Amino acid sequence: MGRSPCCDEVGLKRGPWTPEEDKKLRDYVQKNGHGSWRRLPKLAGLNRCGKSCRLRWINYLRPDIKRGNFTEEEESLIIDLHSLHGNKYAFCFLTQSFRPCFSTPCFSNRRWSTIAASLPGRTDNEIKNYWNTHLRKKLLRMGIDPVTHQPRTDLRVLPGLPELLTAANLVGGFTSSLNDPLHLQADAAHLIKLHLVQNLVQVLTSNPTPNLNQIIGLFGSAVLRNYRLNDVDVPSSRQLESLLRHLLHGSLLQRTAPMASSLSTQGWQSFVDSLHRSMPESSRSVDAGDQAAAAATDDLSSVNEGCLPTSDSTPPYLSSSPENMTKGEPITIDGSINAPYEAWDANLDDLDDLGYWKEILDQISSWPNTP
DNA sequence: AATGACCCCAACCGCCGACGG
DNA sequence: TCCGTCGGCGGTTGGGGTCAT
Repeated sequence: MGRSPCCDEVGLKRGPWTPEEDKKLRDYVQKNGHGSWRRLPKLAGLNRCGKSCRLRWINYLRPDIKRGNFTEEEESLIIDLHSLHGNKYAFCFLTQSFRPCFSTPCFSNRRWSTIAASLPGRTDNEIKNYWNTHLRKKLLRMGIDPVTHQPRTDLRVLPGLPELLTAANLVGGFTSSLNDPLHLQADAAHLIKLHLVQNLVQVLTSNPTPNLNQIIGLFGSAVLRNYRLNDVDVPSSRQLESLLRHLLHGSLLQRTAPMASSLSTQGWQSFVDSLHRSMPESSRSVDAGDQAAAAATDDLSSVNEGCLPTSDSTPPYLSSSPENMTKGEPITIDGSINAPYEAWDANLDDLDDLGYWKEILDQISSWPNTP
């Protein structure tokens, strides 16, 4: 228990300042300087504690205070400086908790005042408030963790983490080690996302006639919820369709292939087989890559027959040969990627939340297969 | 128009380091 | 060296404003 606050003294006023009090404080400081804040209230004729006077002067009455919205330059400077000066607390992997970190120079315990020193006319309190109400959310929207300034990884849903990490260790190809917790965390998150996406593909392709309106509905509600959580403008149904197309055609398969290839040839073959089985008998061709693309295109033709408008753009096709695929070489997307899909790359990052993916998989898995 | 949810920010609280006796 | 005082900091709160229903 620290010492009792000075405002506990009987009879001292607290709460919002009146214009009369502001005038008394301003007049006194401009005439005499603040001197001892402890003694100032009595000398200035104020029924306030010294701390309250100091705060009012520094954060509001000081003549060089800059009012109004933060400019873009100020915003980026704050973000840069926040990244540079770090946080008072750092995550301790030993205790699995945030602990004060004073030993490393980059972790300043005077973060806001240091940042404020670089922004003339702005107070540490103002910058702190602006960070908490605007910039933190802005970074989250950009897929950046506001604490670490690294791309976001969300490890809330890790029921299978030990197995996945074991698998990652066995197949290799990941950059982390147990002595490198940051890389370990990023790799684990990446691995799990790939795993979830692969499951999604398998669920979708193993269903002979997936109900795509259901999928759109699910993607729609999940996307909306995700956007609300992250304070992002809700996308239109057309954008949702574009997102779904992107997921099915490009990003999803592109992200899944390296994961599948890193696991085993057998696993990859079963993935290709499941894609093959999902296609109508008549359209099965020799080229498995084309088959995969055709399967996805078939799905989307159903999408277009549904409630959403069609897209102007042609989806990209997979260019890998069946030999390459069965050998486990990554599938690549050919060079004809259209601008709308590239434009959605950033928005896909907004969905970089494993809880979001798992929720989709859980719900899709629970649907009864259509005969 | 009424009401509840949400947001923002001025102000407060509790702690810490510096400093002087 | 110890202890008390003070200034300063970051985290948190709560009340007013705004928006949605």
